[in-house]
Amino acid sequence: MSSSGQHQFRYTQTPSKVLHLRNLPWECSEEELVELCKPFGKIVNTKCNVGANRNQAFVEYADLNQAISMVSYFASASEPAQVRGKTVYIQYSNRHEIVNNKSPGDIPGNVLLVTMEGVQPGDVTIEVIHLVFSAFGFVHKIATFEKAAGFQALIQFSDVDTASAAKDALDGRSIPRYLLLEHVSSCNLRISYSAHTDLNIKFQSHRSRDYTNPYLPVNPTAFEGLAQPVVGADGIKKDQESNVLLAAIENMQYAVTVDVLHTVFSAFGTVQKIAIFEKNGQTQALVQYPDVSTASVAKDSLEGHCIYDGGYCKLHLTYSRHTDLNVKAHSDKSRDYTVPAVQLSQSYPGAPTAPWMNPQPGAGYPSNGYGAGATMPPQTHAAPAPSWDPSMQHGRQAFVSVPSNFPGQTYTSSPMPAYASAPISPAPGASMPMTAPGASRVSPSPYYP
DNA sequence: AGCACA
Repeated sequence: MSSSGQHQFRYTQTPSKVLHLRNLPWECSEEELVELCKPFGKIVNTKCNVGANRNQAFVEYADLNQAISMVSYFASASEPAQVRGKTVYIQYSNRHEIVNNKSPGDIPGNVLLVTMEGVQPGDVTIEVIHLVFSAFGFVHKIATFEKAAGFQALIQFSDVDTASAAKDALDGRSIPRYLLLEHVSSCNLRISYSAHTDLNIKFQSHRSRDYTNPYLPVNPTAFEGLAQPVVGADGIKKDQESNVLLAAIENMQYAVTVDVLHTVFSAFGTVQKIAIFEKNGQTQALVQYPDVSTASVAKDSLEGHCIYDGGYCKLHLTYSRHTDLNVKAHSDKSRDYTVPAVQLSQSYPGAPTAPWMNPQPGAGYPSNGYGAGATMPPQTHAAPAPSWDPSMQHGRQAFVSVPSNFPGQTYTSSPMPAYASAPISPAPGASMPMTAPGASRVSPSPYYP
């Protein structure tokens, strides 16, 4: 008497929004299923390839009456329900809703959701991510972000097949050690499919890239403060050396002009270029030497010292990620001492390129069209990114050679010769920069006891 | 041809 099995096969089942379909053709697709069922109502969910033979399916309607109408129709129809000419048997399911076994992440798509386990956001650069996933095909776009799950990235491929290949190969595996920073022991990848098909990347930045659109604007603040520290063999952060120094000037009670800086920094070698700009309300300057070693000596000698006595205009020096400044040859905020003074006027219109188009030595990505922004070596300190930061109007003016400024505008506002001595009267007791440049070049240290 | 997360 315990024929609960027979009970289940009675044809008078309680109606359900969920219909059970059997005798479906092999590998019946969801589309075929929907094609059959949608005339009777709105389908809110399906489950295909059910059962040992994978020839059964469930369809859930939004409304019970819709399910009833389908069952009723085929109960009295002259032709049975068919898919590919095969008769399909339909009845109410004994469940009232379809619970999706398949999580959204299991539905294949061309965009992957990658979770990087065991790392801090920023431990893995977007360049490394790009490198790893490019092994499987052209990576269109990448967006990285932080979620409760950890550091995640969305990787957009051309098609599902490419994305699937990457997922199959990389899911559960770790990014090769040699691509990780020293202090990162491992980075396991957990990969699922994203529901996205086309990422909306607004800017090229440290956290998002659109490799299909090199002309996408660079996020003004994208690279601020999130640059990666370079870690030495001892695991301690170390600056990426450069021939260009970034000087942050604290407690700037007195004007610091290009000429003042030229005097100070010339003590250690030839100063090629100087650019002064404002960053976050602080005056900063980039000072370019011909080589790293000169910059290094200057950095070590000047770090923490003040241009004027009394703690005024204290210098804090770091290496810039720039290697060759693109500055106006002569303005009140910048100077290019490598340009002969007599040719200044000619040099202006001919300086067309934006600074971020400067080739960067050691750039990781060839010909990606992003220039320095995408390829700059990491740096410990937030370095100025003049042309990217709209708040840095001074910096922008100094760095970018804007044709509309010519000719002559800068000259009228800054009539003094390029090599004039510093035009300021130092504070009482000021010790520093008014000495003749030649003198300080010989022996720099006395000024910085 | 007969109910899916075991």
